Amino acid sequence: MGSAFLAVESLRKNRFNYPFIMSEPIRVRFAPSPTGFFHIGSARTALFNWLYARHTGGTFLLRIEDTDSARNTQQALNFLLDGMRWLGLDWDEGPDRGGDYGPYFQSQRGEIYKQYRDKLLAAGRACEKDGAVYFKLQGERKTVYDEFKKAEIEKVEAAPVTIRDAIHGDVVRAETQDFVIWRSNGDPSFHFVNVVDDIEMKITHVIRGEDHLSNSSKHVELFNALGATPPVYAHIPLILKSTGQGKMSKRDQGALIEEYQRRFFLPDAVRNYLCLLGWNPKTDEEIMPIAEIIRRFDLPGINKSNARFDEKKMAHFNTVYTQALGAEEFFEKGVAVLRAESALLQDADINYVKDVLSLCQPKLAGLEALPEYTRYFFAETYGEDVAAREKTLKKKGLAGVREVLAEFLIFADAQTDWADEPLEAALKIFAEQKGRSTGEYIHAARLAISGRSVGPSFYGLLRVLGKQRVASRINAWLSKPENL
RNA sequence: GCCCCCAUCGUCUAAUGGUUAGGACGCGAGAUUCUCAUUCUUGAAAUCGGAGUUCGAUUCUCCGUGGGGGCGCCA
Repeated sequence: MGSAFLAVESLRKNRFNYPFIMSEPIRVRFAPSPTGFFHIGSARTALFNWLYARHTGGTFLLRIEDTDSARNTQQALNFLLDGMRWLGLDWDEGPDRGGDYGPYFQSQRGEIYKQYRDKLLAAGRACEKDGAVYFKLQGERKTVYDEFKKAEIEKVEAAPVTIRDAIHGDVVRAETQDFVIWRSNGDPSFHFVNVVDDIEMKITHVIRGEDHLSNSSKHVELFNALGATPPVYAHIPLILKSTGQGKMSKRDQGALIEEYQRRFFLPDAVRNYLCLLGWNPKTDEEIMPIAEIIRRFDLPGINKSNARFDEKKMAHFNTVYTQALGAEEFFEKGVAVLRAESALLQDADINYVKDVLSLCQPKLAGLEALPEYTRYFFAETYGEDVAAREKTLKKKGLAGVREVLAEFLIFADAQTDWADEPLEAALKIFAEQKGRSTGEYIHAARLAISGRSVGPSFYGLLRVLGKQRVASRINAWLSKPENL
């Protein structure tokens, strides 16, 4: 029912209707160039393509634009594929999968490009100059001084072309200079292979960053010259730096997907956040399962204006997703994190680890914090936080704390039922008898047994650590030279 | 310099030719709790400016301003 309504709704709201395209099966592609790392902007572009394919039941293909032989590395490709998989962006055609329109590496498609190049050459729409092949614009030519290039160049008064864009509407723009489609080193250029492959791979919608919008007039020129119908474009807004000027670059804090992988962010959280940069589900809810996002996603719903990246909001999403993890799943992920950070002994008792993790999950902002947060559960030497010590000692001084701890030892020793509820009830009574608040015991004991002033529920902490260790840690604390 | 895109709280955004302009992050206050985190309640916070169209404009048009992008034998 909802989807039927949405379909009607999106038709009604779609200002730019291209019915002749709608009858074809939708094919979109993500076409990265593996020259560095997996940038968050690229990931968002991949995500939007993927969402659109999944929403429409179309095909999402991955094409590797590795024409610049000098810059592409296997390692960079691996970053990309890992990142895609991590985000759950599976492709229907592409590397490791094949498909009817391969190969999906541009470095393996040289013959196809040559054919298209020769076609343009033969038609007089391209010509050779200085060893490179240029696409020839049609129109009156004159040599003028260019203020930007600070040189005399030949400009062409070509007729403007229309870039049909599902987000921006029709954008009319004229190219003014011939441009290179084949470099003198023998490699075809980006603009050229991009268009040739989109023709060959029957791409119906090109969803890419708005930084390509101005280039799109070159592409439309090429489509026209090659006798092909240009695809529908969707130039999505750019992701801007969280502070300062300009779009996010790979050197910016938080710009690389690898960073979130390394910091144990939950991919679902990252993906959910990325969906909301330039698109929204038209509800007050922002956090929702990917299936729901797929159902709601559509091109006309994408925003026109650039979005500033907000790491805090993403961290919040990560917290919410971490909290929502089932106990079993949290345990699996938690153990993986602890192992990766060597925070877990090889022979750690599985039930003990389970107890620790389920105790800590409700308080944890994200898996990244887990090793530090649980350190004292897995090691007897865990250090004492300076600020925590000061905070605890400030009120009653060392002597006062020692007195409280001594009382607490008596309390602990007397407990027969070592579980959260009984401990809580008993401590309440004990404190009352002593004329103290439970907080006095809790603060002092927490410092002695964990070295912190913050942590999980105190009674759970006692339970998981066990009576013996609680007592021995407090005794150890009391006999430390600095605590005498 | 030329061309293109864009403009609602600090940020991400919703909505509308007539609304108390809504939500989220962040920030402030309060409550709860053993701490922290949560949770709950709550507060502050926006329609870039100027014309025009209109009974009425944040919404439509134009101009300005501001922001972003492009102008490679990079992609």
